[in-house]
Amino acid sequence: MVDPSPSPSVDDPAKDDRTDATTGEQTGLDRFGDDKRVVAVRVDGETWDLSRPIPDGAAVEPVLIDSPDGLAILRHSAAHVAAQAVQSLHPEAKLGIGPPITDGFYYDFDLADPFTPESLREVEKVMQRIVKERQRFRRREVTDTEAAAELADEPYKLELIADKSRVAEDVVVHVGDGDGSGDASSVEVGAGQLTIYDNLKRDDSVAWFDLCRGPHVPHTGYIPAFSITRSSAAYWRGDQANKQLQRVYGTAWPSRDELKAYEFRLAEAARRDHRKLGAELDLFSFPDELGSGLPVFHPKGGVIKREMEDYVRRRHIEEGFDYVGTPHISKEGLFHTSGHLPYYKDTMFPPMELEGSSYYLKAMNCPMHNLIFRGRGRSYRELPLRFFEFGSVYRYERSGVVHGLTRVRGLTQDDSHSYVTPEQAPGEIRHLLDFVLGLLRDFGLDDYYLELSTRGDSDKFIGSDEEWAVATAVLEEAALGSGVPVVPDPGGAAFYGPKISIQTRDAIGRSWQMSTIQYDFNQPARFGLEYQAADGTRQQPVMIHSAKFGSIERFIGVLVEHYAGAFPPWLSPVQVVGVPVAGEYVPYLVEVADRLRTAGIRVEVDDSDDRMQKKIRNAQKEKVPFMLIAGGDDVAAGAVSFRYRDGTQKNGVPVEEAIREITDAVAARVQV
RNA sequence: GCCGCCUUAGCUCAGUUGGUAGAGCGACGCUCUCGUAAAGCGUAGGUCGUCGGUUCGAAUCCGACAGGUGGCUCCA
Repeated sequence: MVDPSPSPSVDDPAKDDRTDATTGEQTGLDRFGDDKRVVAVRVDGETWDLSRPIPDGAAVEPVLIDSPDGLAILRHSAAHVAAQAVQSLHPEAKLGIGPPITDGFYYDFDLADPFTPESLREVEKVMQRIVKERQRFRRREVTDTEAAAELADEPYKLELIADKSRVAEDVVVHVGDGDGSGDASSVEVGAGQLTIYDNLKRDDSVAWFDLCRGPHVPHTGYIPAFSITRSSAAYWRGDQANKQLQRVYGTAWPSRDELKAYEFRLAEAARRDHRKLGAELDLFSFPDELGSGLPVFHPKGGVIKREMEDYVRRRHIEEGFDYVGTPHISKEGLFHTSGHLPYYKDTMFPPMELEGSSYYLKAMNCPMHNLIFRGRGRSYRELPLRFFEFGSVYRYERSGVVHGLTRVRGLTQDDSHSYVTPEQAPGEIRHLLDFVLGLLRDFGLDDYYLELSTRGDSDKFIGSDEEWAVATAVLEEAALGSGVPVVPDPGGAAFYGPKISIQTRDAIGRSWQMSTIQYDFNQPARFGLEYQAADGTRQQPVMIHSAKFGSIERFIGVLVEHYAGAFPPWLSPVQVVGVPVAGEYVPYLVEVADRLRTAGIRVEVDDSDDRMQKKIRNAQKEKVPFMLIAGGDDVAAGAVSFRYRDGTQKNGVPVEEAIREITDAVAARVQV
C-alpha cells in the first residue's frame, strides 16, 4: 500500500480545526488520523466521517481505504471533486447526482453543451488542483428549509430534498453494481437528517458544497490517483421521460500503482473483446448489407456453433426432451393468443401482409410449442412432456442497444418447454437448473450468478397474486438450493411469470443474461392447454420455459471472451496444425493428419511457402491447441515434435502417442 | 429510441492550414528449402461509408442517412 497522502508529516488542516468537536469528545481523526489508510470510522454499524465526535462508549472500528466501504468513500469524494471542477469551469452547470460505482464514480450535470474529450481533460486538470489544495470536507446538519435555501439554484437537488420523505432506504454508501445504475436518490439523501458537505480551503472559505449523506474522506489530499474516463448522456433519475443530463465518469484508487493496474486490466479486457477476436480469428462478422445486429458465422465460428448445438441437442435427448421444429413466421393471431403482441409489438419486426393476413417473424417459440401440445388430447401419463428445438427468433432491438453477438436482432435459442402438472413443477425446475449448471461446467464457465426475477410491485404483469406467489416460491426454493449466489431482481419477470436466469459478465464487466428458466401459468390458460388427469378430470398444465445457452450467439460471444479465443480443444475450430520443418516433410505430416482426421480431429497441415517459424507464429496467433512439427529426425524415428499452445514442447513423441494424447484431450472436454 | 464520438485498401492505421491518396500486415507471383512466434524481391488492390450542399477545387468544411462505438433507457 502506497501512502495516499503525498506529505503526511505536513500540518493536516483537518487536525487543527474540528468544527464538529463541540463537545470536546474524541473524533476519528484523534484516534486514527495518523494512519492515512483510514478514511472513516464505523460507529455502531454506521459509517462516519473521521471528523465527527465519537459518543462515549460507542463501538468504533476504522474503515480502511482499500476495503469496499473505504473505496466507495474515496470514490464518492472524488465525485465531489469532479463536480466542483465542472462547476468552476462551467458555472451554469446544474448538479444531478454523483455516486460511487464499481471502480469509480460518476456525476451528472445539466449542461447546455455535452462534454468533449478536451473539456474532460480540463476537468481533470482542475481536479488535480483541488486535490493539491487538500480541501477539507466539512459535514453540516441542516433542516429541509435550510437545505432548500442554500441550494436554491440547484433545481435537481431541490427535487431530491422535496422527495426526501419518499426515500426510506437507509443506505450509507451505495456501491454500484457495475452497470452504472443504482437508486440515485438513496445515494444523496436518505430518510431523516439532511446534511451538506462543504469543501473548505486553507483559510476556511467554502470552495464548494453539495447536498450529500456522506461520509467523505477528511480532505481531498486523500484522493491521490484518479482519472476522468468518459462522458455520456443519462436521463435524470433514470427515466426516459426526464431530461438527459451530461454524465462524467471517473475512476479513483488509493494509489497510482493501483490506478495503473486498473488501466492495465481494462486494456487486457479490451484484448479479449469478442468483437475484436471474432474478426481476428475469422469466426463471424456483421455485414452491413444484412443490417445491424445480424451476424454471419464463418467456417471457424461455425465449428464452435455446431459443437455447441451437437452438445445441447444430445443432452436434451438424454434428459427426456423431444426434438421438434417450428417455422420462423406466423399469422398474428398466434401472438394475440399468447399475449405477447401487446407487450412486444414495438420490438417485433413489422408484419408482412399476405392474402388478407398479417404475418410476423417470431420473436419467441413458446406459442408454437403450445400448438404442438394442443395438437391432440394429452394424458397425465405423458407428463412431463418436454419439447426442444433450435428456434431462430427475430427481435427489433433498438438501434442503440445492438452490441456484437451479445445483443443481436436475429438469434437462435436452444429453447425448450416442459409441460408438467403443478405438483411436478418444483422437481422439473430443480432438474432444469441442474441441467443448466452442468452445461456451464462443461463449457468451463465459472463466473456467474443466478438472478431471481419477480413481479415486484410493477403492474405490467398478468395473472393472479396467488399464482405469482406460488410460482415465485417454487423458483426461489430451487435457486437458493442450487448453491449458486442468488441476486433478487424485483420487477424483472416476464409478463407471464417469474424466472431464474444465469447472469455472467463480459470482458469489460457488463453482465448478460444467459440461461433462463421461467415458470408460466398464463400461456397454458390462454391457449386452453389441458390434460386428462387420473381421475378423468381435465386439468391445466404448468409450462416451464428454459433455454440452456439462452442465445447461441450470445453464449459464443461470452465463450470467446472467457477463453480470450484460446478455446478448449473440443471447441477449437482447428485442433491441430502440422508444421513441416521444410517442404519435403509435408507428405509425412499429411499422413499423420489423415490418421487424426479419421479419429475425428480437426487438423490442418501448413504446406505454404512460409518458413516454419512463421507457420508456428501463425498457428499460435490462431490459438490452435496442438502443433505437430516434423523434420528429418522425426521422419526417421516415426515421431513428431509436439508443441502446446502455451509454448511448451515435447520432442520425439511417437506418432501413435501423439494421436492418443490429442484424441484423449478432445474427448475429455478439458482446457489445456 | 436518446446524447457523444468514429467510418481512408481484406485488416491495423498515416494523410500538415481544402489543391482529386500512402505504409505495414494479408493476398497473389518469383527466388530461398529452412528445427520451435515474422526470409527476400515484386505485383495487384481504394470513385476516402452513402447521398446532398459550400467552394474554382472536398478524404479534409456543413447537413441528412447507414453502419460501428461509449453510455442512458430497454431487454419476451
